[in-house]
Amino acid sequence: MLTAQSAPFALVRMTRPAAPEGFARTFGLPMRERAIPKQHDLLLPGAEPDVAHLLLAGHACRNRMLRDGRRQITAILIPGDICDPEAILAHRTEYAVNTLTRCTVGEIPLARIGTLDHQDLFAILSHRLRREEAIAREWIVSLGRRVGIERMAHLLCELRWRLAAVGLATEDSFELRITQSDFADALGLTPVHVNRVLKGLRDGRLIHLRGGQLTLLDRPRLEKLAQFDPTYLELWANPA
Amino acid sequence: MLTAQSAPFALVRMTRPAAPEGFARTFGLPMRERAIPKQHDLLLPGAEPDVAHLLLAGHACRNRMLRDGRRQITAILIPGDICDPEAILAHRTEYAVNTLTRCTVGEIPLARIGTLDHQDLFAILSHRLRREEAIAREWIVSLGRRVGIERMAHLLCELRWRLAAVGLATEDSFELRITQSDFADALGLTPVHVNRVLKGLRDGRLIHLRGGQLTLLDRPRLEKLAQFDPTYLELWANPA
DNA sequence: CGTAATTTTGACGAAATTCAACAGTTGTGG
DNA sequence: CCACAACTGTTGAATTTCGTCAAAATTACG
Repeated sequence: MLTAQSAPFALVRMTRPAAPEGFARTFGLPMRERAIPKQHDLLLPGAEPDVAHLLLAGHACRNRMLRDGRRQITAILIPGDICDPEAILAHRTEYAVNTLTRCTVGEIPLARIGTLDHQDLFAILSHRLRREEAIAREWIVSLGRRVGIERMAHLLCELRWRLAAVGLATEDSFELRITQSDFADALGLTPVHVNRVLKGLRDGRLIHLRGGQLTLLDRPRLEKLAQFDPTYLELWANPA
Repeated sequence: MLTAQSAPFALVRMTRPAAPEGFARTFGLPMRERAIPKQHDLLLPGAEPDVAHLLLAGHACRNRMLRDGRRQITAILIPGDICDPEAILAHRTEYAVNTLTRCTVGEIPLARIGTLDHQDLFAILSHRLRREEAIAREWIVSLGRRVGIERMAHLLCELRWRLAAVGLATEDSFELRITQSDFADALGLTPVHVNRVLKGLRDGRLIHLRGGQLTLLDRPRLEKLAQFDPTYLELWANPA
């Protein structure tokens, strides 16, 4: 079996983007598909699910609410992502997972994952965890040191990159139906300010958004504004 | 051998705080101690070290610099933390590690770690990675949704909790020699604002800081201000 | 086609930054 | 031990970024 370390990821990515169901298929795991409406809970914090959720279509997020109602999205999930790697590691999740758009998820019984070769599972999971950690680190940098418009620019660059890696974005365009209010909760801004930031990007002829389709009109300039450095994503382009 | 899952962590923590060198000792790994001055590089991004660094004394951080000089600290490391778990997983680190104070680190040859039982290593590492991820998640929440004074309060609560778990803090006091400028880079603020935030906490009779010793004068009120919920730390108090 | 959700805009206020100056502390070599 | 330099902490004033409140315009959806 192909381990995470031996696959020529870069080449694979260029010639054949990983299918969203890659994880389940690689291991020959059974998977039950389920459709979930937008703005819906997929997992609650403290849940002890007996299935792992593989996102197959749509966008979802992990988030946390403060007692006074403030909400912060800690990760945006795209097709191919495992919503709850914690469920696999600890049979318990500490965060909530919500859908941001209509989604299709694949449910994989944890019992079946437990029968896999431990070393393979470790290779794959540590690969994915490392990538998620790199993304989280970059979010911390954004939230701490980038101003609103740079934050938004960076998130759009990141999403395009990740979506392209699974064949869901071209060089400069992808489907984006995330609400400005959800962007606000991801970027640590208010919905009103997100609106103004987007207007700033439009006025600067950097993006064009219509009908849920985002076009990056000048990706080099957008990446420069965001100080986007894809190194943190490139190193582990395609975990199984 | 005791695995991460089977140890009664809470009890262990109350009766015998984990020693900083726990990781190396648990596995009988050789370790070479080294003293590092404050504000010093321990690892550069893109390094491919042949040792893992276990922090034994002092405070360090992982951080990232933007091209224009802005700096964001993505993690604060305390005794007992492995500075570079990535080195163990991938023999390469993507981030810089600096000391914030004078430090003692233990260098553990990666070659020796590779000889360990994979399942044990997986249990320990996934445990630590999960805890770090939980801390990173909470930092994202802080940076995104807490105002300056709440951010500082939350970080102080987190540090006290983590330091207490390794026997380096009492119920309301611990040594703290981190610079206001470094706090700024951790909290996504300017040094000037950190100073004002600290003054706010002092004026509110919440903290007292002198001679590198921090006292939390009213921990319940501080935790309420920060909306500090230690759940994210409690669940995995003491990885080996 | 009508209702709800989302987006857009303006006016005003709060939080945080910038710039600048100064005080205090720490560390160093003489 | 002192003098000095470098770093760290403190404070004020002006400015920028972002939040809040409120309302209107547009879009999505049953």
